[in-house]
Amino acid sequence: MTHPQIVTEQSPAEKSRLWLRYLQQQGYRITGSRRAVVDALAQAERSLTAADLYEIGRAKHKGLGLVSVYRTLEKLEELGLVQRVHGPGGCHAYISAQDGHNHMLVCENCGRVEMFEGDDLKDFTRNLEKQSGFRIHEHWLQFFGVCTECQA
Amino acid sequence: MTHPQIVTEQSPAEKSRLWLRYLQQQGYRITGSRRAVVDALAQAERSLTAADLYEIGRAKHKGLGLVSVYRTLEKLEELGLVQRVHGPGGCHAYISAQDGHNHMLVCENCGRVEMFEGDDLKDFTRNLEKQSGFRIHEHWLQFFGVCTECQA
DNA sequence: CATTATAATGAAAATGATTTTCAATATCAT
DNA sequence: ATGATATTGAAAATCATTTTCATTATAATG
Repeated sequence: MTHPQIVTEQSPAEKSRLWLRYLQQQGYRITGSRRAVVDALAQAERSLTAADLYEIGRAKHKGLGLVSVYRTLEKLEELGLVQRVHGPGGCHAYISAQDGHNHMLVCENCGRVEMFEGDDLKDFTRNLEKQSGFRIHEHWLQFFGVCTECQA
Repeated sequence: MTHPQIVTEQSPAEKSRLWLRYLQQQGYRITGSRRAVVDALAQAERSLTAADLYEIGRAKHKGLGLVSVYRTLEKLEELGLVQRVHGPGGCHAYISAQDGHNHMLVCENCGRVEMFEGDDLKDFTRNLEKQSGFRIHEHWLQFFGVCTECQA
């Protein structure tokens, strides 16, 4: 097991621009609704539910419907730009995904998410496959706790 | 990281008996509905949803209601006897929990769950705390794949 | 720039999982 | 056996999500 390395991201504005361009490249149209949802997700420091995004997105695009939030999330998830956050407190929130293989550290209080990499589970996985007979495709490594702000 | 060790369990009958006794010790009454749900969970080789338990439990206790399934699951989860299985395919299934700190290997096809221990993430956790400032309470380590039966 | 095919929209209704309410019933201490 | 009350199932309510559908907005084309 190597040391964890916290992953840092590009700026929200840039992220938002890239995502919209990518959506367009994939044949999707850029609309006010999509822009609003993408911006909200790109700026978020914590994980957001569809309802959160609806509320935040409405500030930018008055007519935004909850249905479009779901539809945009669906597309962003398909394209690997966004991922669902699963935790003891629920599984209804989304956060922007990071490239490559990395994992999450989630604040149980405010939903803030840090991504990290540096887990090295190859040997462990191979042993587990041998012992269990399973063919392993994927793993999740997640930590839950309280972030610095919420500790105060 | 030490080697994974697959955890084996006591017999379904014994498990069921222990759980019911424990429920009673906690002040809960033993009823036909609870017995049916507990038996189904104790015998399960794979994770089961409330609807699964309703169907299976009805064979043992004709009048079983779905509501009682949910209420029993709630209590068993409180007491740490049962735990929810979270995965890419959903988070609606339950499996009997194992004592101590251990993790899951889940078949994406049939829902079969193997529990294992032997992860040693203490150092990794300490480093992650230092780097992030989070106070970490808990972690999940889960593997997903296809079990031997489903490979055939 | 105007036209147009059609992708995307929001509202309302539908769905699926879970929870609440409530009057009837079963459990267990006495 | 009795009685206090925990537990029940059915129906209704709730919450997250999806589907339907007629209308509107986007972007490719002339």
